Amino acid sequence: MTLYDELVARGLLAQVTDEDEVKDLINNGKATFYIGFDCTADSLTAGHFVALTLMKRMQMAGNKPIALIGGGTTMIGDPSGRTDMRKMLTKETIDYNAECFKRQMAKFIDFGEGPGQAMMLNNADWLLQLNYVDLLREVGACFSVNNMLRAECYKQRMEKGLSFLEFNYMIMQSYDFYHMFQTVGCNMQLGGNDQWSNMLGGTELIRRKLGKDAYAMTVSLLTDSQGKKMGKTAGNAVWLDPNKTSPYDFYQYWRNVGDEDVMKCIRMLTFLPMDQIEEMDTWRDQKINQAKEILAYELTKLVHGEEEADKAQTAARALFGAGTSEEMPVTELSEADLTDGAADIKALLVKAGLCKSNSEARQNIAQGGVTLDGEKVTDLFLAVPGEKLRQGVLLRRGKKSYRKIILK
RNA sequence: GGGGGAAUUCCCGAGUGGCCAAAGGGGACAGACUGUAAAUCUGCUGGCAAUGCCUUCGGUGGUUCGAAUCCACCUUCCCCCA
Repeated sequence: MTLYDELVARGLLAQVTDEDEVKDLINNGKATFYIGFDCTADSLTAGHFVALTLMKRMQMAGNKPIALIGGGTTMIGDPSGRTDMRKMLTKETIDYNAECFKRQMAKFIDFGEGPGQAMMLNNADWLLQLNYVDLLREVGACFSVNNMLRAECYKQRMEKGLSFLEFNYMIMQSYDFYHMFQTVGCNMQLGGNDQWSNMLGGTELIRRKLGKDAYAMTVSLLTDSQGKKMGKTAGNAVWLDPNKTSPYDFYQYWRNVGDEDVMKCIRMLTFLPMDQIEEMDTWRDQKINQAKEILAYELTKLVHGEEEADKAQTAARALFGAGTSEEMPVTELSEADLTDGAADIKALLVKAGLCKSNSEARQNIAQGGVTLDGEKVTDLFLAVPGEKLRQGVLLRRGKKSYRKIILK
């Protein structure tokens, strides 16, 4: 199966500029492609996952990836699909975030100087030096405001208001492509489907300025059956940084996807062979839980490594099945956390990160959602003695949040 | 440049002097039912040493016994005219 066919089979492809050309390029390892990453946070998220795995797939087929850090474009803020303006970030923050991105991506993609190895660029290197009038004279004539205003990505903003700053995002992104086309031979841009109009801006610019063809290909955004973007829980991103989202929580996120979404995720995100996926696609009811387990395991392995994936799986199986595990997330306490040789149950919940505040802990207890070593806690003021904590206790809030507490 | 409007808790959105920690909806969280799924029903949703206290209605100052609500200035956004 060719790469292109595989991308189609996995439901990844959304739009391409020229199907035949793109097929030829990527199937034969002739593409030098880039994907841009806006560094608005200090870690990549599950939302970047499709892009990352796509890069890897492309690289495995011999194409050369360029990870473009949006150090320059982040200064502007992409309005695509947004209803409000992004916060402006300081240059220092952007630089720091770019550094963090770099480290995480390196775990995923093979960077280096070789022909098929990936390179990493930062558009701050060229965008920040642009001179306004020069830029206008160089590329300004190649953009039609009429067309830009029609672009899908601005639609929402046409109603709520769009600043000139953000309106220029498309021009900056187009300039990136144009610049890299000339300097490093980048002939293709990949991105999420919401980037389509920005990407066309680039191919158009290259055609008009240089009379050459460049290509664009978008992938479907990973959405759940309700059409919501995946990779978020309660509005919080699922981070790839283990310090922000623990491997266990990361595993759990995927373990808990809805029935209708499992196979889609497996198809789009894992590297399991297609025939195995087709087989899994026939699983129903209870058995679908196995598919979820596989999904969670595969992705955790991809991001955090096999060891962490094993740990997370063992812990999850123990907690939701029979038996106990040494591998569940642990919170260590010291004597200083005790009051009169014991610890208040609410304080424990908060310290373990299971509850955000004492009030929340109080509510969860009152509603019967807290158990300690398997016994339901009914006393709001339960004091857990130090000697018990020394041996370690299993604290649980709700069905899915567990933490082992141990006093050192 | 001129005129008009808006900013409320995670989000949307009510509230125009005390009855306001602030209606309603969404989301989140917990419980029941389940398969660590979905749907449904119930509860809950600022913080705390909790029959009370503290902080919050864009910001700063003011009026008042008392301000989300009134006044002044500032910031940001939207709309209309040019």
